[in-house]
Amino acid sequence: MKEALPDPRHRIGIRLVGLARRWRQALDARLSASGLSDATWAPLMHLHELGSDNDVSQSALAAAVGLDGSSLVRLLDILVERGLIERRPHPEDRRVKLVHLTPAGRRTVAALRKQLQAIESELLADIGEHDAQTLLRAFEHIEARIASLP
Amino acid sequence: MKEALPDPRHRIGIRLVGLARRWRQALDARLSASGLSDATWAPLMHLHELGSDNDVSQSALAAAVGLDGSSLVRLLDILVERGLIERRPHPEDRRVKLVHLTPAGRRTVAALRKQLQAIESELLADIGEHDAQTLLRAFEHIEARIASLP
DNA sequence: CCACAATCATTTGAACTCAAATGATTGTGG
DNA sequence: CCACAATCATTTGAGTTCAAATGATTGTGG
Repeated sequence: MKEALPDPRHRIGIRLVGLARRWRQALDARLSASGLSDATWAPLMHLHELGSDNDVSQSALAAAVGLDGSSLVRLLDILVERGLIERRPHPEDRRVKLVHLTPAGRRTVAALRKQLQAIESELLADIGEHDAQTLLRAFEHIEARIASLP
Repeated sequence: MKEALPDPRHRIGIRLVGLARRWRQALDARLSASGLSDATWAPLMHLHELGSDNDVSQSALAAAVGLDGSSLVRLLDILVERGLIERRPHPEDRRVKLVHLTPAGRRTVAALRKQLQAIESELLADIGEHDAQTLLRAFEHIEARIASLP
């Protein structure tokens, strides 16, 4: 029996992408009242997750979000315009600009985190803590593979 | 100790979206030689997964892909232009158009499936079959929650 | 030291996506 | 039967995204 069994792995890809789409739509629909789209608050949340004390270069932030550097530029423009972040020069390398959360930005992040956690708690109600850890570990393994290949 | 422990669930959302982005980029980069973008072959793959024998309405296909119906229209236009699918009238309901794979479309799907499985096997090399089933089950639970709320 | 490659941010153009509006068709309450 | 709501596909406009080209700055081999 060397027939190719329907390995469940071969459905992960197509499900992963579809689920992420619906996830973003569900969150975006509930947070539209904040005036920010999911695209614009994603960098804010990653900025917080990378350590709200340390400033980060735009390229590092783009890598964290999983976005092309050029895509991030316009999103940061919007956040700057709303007074949520600042672009600061790097003290030693004049090519890089450090993304810095303003006080208003920190307040916005805190409010968003609260709303996000409430919504995500609903969406993940069926997922036990043990399975959640399995998911996160699997995500890290896949990300490492993606990063290692190209 | 009623301090909020860092429940791993609160990182699933942000990781899921980022991983899906990188996943699409990785696949798209390797399949760009086919002349199709990830956006255009996604409906093809779902069309196959929904049963390559039965035709499907555009709205059903959009729901399967996780896409807005209006977004699917242009993608199908491209696939029609390349001779991979046809839009056929529904025999009983003149509102709906059934999406039908042409013979060339079936060949393209078969070739794409082969390439996709090779790439995905690499990306999922670290994921055991048991964990893969856990992932798929979790995905289904989350999708059901998303579908039940709005 | 200095031509040249590499990196960072940015701009531009094309592709993708959603939300809202439109037209055609079907289903339904009165 | 018939006005009216619901559904399906489509068009349009705004927002998001990538890939490629550009400019400024830094790192490096000769």
